[in-house]
Amino acid sequence: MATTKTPPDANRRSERSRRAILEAALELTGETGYQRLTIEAIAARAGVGKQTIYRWWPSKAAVLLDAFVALGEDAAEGHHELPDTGDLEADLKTVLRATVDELNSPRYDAPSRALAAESIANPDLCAQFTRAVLEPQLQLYVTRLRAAQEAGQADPDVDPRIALELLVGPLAHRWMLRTQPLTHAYADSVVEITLRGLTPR
Amino acid sequence: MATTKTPPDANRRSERSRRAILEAALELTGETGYQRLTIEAIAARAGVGKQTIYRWWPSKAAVLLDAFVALGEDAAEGHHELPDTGDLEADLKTVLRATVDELNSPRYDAPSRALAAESIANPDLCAQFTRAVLEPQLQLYVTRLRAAQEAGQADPDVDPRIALELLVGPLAHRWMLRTQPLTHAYADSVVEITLRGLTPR
Amino acid sequence: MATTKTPPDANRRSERSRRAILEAALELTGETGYQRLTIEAIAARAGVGKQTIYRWWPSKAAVLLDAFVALGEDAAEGHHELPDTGDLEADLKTVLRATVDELNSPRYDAPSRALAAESIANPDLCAQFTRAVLEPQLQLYVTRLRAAQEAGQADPDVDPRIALELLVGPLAHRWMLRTQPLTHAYADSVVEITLRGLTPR
Amino acid sequence: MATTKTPPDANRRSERSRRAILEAALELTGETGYQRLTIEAIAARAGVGKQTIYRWWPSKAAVLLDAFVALGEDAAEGHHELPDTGDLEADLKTVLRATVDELNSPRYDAPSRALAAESIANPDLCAQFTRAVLEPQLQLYVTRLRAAQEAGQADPDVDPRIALELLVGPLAHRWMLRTQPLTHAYADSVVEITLRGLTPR
DNA sequence: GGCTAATCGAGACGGTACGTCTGGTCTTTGC
DNA sequence: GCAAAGACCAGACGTACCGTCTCGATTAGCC
Repeated sequence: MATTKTPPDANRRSERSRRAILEAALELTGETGYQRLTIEAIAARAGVGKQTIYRWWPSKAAVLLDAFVALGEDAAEGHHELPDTGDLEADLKTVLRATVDELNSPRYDAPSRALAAESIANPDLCAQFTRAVLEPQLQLYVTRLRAAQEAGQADPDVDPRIALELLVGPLAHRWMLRTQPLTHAYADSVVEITLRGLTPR
Repeated sequence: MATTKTPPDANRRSERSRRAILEAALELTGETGYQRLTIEAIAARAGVGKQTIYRWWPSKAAVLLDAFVALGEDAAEGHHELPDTGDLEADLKTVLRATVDELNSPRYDAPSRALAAESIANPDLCAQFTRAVLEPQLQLYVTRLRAAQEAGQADPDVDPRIALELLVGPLAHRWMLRTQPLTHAYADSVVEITLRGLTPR
Repeated sequence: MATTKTPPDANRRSERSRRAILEAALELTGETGYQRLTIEAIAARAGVGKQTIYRWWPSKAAVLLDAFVALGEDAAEGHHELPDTGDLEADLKTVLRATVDELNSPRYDAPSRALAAESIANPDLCAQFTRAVLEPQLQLYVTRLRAAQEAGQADPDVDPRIALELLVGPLAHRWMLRTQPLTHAYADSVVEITLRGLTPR
Repeated sequence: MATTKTPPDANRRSERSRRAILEAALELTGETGYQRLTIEAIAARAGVGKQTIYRWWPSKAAVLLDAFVALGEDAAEGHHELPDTGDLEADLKTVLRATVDELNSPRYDAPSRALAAESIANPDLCAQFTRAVLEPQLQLYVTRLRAAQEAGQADPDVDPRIALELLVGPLAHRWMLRTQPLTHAYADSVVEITLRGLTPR
């Protein structure tokens, strides 16, 4: 009993429409916010029928996720690993400061918040988001931290997955709840305290 | 000539209706999730006119916030400070383990996620949420950490506001993005690493 | 089992409020039309609680009927019989021309139309309207026509109730459906043809 | 820059929905009366979205007018002229008796009263109603009366438009205000008196 | 001249329907 | 032979009024 509906033929898909939809989604998210973003508005802005969106994406969150991934790919351009100068503290500060800047940049803020909000409430989208965007980022930390452990600069008994969360968790917390301003100084403090906690015994 | 609309008279407010609304909001959030939660359904479940909700709350998120605050007040019952046995590590583990349990409990999970999701996208609600729910909790950490600093158990140069975020940020991160299971062991690890970072020099 | 609800004590009724309500009803009917007329607006305009209206009238139509009666009483001022100069045709033309003028006057038009519209759909109000406003007017015709019959100026075999409707029916028809302009010339024609039909045989 | 809102494409209109809406409107008007008739109830009964009604009609009165026109078209079936047996009086009695029967029939009574009531208060609808329903009927009288004038059976100086109103005006008056029962005998009397008034001089 | 009871202005309440908006599906049409 | 355009069913939105109710704060009228 698997009549799930004939899936569309991906070969015939219009690349022009796909791009227009993703671009429209990003623009409208920036202009009016995610809550007020509607599929109809995206279709109208992209000059596309609504069905063309429903055919290829299950929800407006999925559209935005794809749009965000595309945005990230444009920007990533080779940042496929964390810097490794040998000085872990300096490297982490560099990275976390860049993260702070990104979280503070309006270009990323609106879609990021939208996706984060959806992810909290929607486990499916959360899984996709994690897999497509977050996990690759986090793996970079794991790699760098493991290198540091091997170099004797960090306690090898500490799980890098946990260490990494001590670094990004506090930043995410401030960004999300706006309890305090998100600054380079804050990033530095987080790195310093965490690294003291990771000192080899 | 600035009064746009006479505000309702709070003295004549029906306590019965207020309670019924908050209760219905919590129930329905648990049953169908926040996205599918509608003002009409709350009104119907509470046996109340829609206008009675619109009269006193600006949005369904605000209703849920009040409901959550009420829920918290029932549960708090004197937990108005963190334990202080003299052993900071043990005390923090106790508290963070309790937090883990709470975040894993279905009773709190649905409304918490709803409010967190809304807060990310909606700064006004976020401010209210922070003031009413979060900040009082965080202040308890500040108090306990300062006591530890004065007792010479923690580095007095570290801002307690930052230290606290190293504790709760990672938990929030995991809860939010479901990257890994949220366990007592994880809470313990976070406490241990963070406290090593706070050791008096 | 006749506990129908204690009726209000008419002695203690506030004359000031009654007048204000009737006046407000007429004003608002003229300003926004009967459809958009609301009890709340009447109460607000009259500076009166809604209950004061509901206590004394069963519906907004009833309020307007009272208002219209009051309006008519001011204007009637002794027109309690039709003219009788001995010339039936001249007398009827005088009266029907006056009726035409009244139906064309904005002051009476709005409330008249409102009451007529309600009367068509609402038999109870219709009965009240007929009894209070219409029937007394029609009786004047009956009296005058009977006098003409006795004076040998009209066929005594014709029921005056029918004759009268041949006079006012066509005017009402034009007023109601706006098929043609309602003029003195039209009134004259109606009188002339009808009276020819009433000539004694 | 005058186009405020793209009008819907009439070619793509669903005939099935249109019919269902008109039928539901008639049924509900008969069941609960026009005042209690709601757009929501029509949509529900017709199995149709509310928007499908709002898309094609400006008001519930307009829906009912269309429904009434459709009803009339079904019933008309070739009655596109008045009978002409050569005996004007007999012919008019036949027609007016039929009109009396129609006005007394429950099937036509409820929607007729609704439309008449709306027409009194709403000039736009009145014009539509007159054009679509009333005027064609009245023209039949004009034609028949002119034939009688040419045959020397009626005074050629009397405007047929006025004569016709002497016939239908009184019936309308009684129907509307329920002052007396509306019977065949009444119709006969009206015809007799009016025709006496139209005797060629 | 105080007491009592009803009416008063005010407006919150449980409801119903409004007319609009959007979600997703289905149908038509034009390229 | 798609895909745009958009009509369709469905149902929530936030608003406006309905008619009922509960509040003090005036009034009456009876003792």
